[in-house]
Amino acid sequence: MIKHEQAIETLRLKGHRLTPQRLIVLSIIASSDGHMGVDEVFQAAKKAYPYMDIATVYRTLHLFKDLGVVTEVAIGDRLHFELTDPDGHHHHMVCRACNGAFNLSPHYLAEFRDTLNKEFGFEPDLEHFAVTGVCIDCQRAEFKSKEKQK
Amino acid sequence: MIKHEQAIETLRLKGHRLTPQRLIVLSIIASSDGHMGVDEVFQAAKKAYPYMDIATVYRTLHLFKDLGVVTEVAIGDRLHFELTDPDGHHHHMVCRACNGAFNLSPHYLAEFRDTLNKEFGFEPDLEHFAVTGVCIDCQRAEFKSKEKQK
DNA sequence: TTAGTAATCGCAATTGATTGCAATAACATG
DNA sequence: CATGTTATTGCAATCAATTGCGATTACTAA
Repeated sequence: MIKHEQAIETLRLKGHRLTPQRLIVLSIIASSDGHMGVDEVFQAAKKAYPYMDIATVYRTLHLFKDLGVVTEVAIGDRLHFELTDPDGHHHHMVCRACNGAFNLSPHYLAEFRDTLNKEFGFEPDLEHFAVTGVCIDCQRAEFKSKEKQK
Repeated sequence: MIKHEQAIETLRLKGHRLTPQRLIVLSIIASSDGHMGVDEVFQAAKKAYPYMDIATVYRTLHLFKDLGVVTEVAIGDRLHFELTDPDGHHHHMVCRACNGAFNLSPHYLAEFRDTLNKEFGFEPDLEHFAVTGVCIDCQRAEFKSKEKQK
């Protein structure tokens, strides 16, 4: 609830209008504890407000993202959003096989950022980093199914 | 030229057909030394073969990618392709401000991969890794323009 | 060389995401 | 509370990318 109020205050302070559409999208995202696909948000929002348009959902999510209220995560080739983690950002490992998402502490990337900074003067965007791959469970499953073929 | 022949041989060995469309796309990618946007490839291909369809270009590039002949690089929100680097893969740093792409040796990511492997058993897809950010020149330009505002 | 067949192509439709624009509504101001 | 300004919305069009499908064509095997 606290986060919810904070987000609304952030909107007001930056001079953005408090429209019903924005409040609805915010409460939907806030009431989910994981990340939500854009269409999930859209479907839920339409229930609360039938005129809701998908373009508004995208625009609202992008606004929230710019304000730091939500975090964008690319899962596969789809965009997902979640409330920004107040205890510092976390990153994601997303499994290509089962589509599961696992949190990754920022500390695992700190070294990488330092190196790019020092070696190349390059400042990477690692705030909302997601790396795809295959998780340990799916690796095992894959291994087993390959064994069976032989 | 050698790479060109190798790629054709790879196609044949895996049972794929040698169509004029594929040969054209291959020679276009091979004749460029950087990465090319899909539309760049398409425009060039249409000159050589006016019936060329954009869907065929995408399908061909994806086939080449699966065969390891080309490497896909996401530059901003667009897909780019380049001949796979025979001396081992390299990665990319792409500047959000000037859209410039800089090569990144795989060794900078090796440690990161090892850590994910050991800590989580997660096998990340880092073959064609691209990190966006801001390059040193654009950081300086940005800094100057902010100074001017005050 | 000629047929048979399965891969591939071109086209059109579709998908996820974005954008232009006229209508609307949130907010500031009097 | 009424009014004007301007951000925001809804709708439709658009864009990059993908996909379904019937027509075509590269290759195989006689």
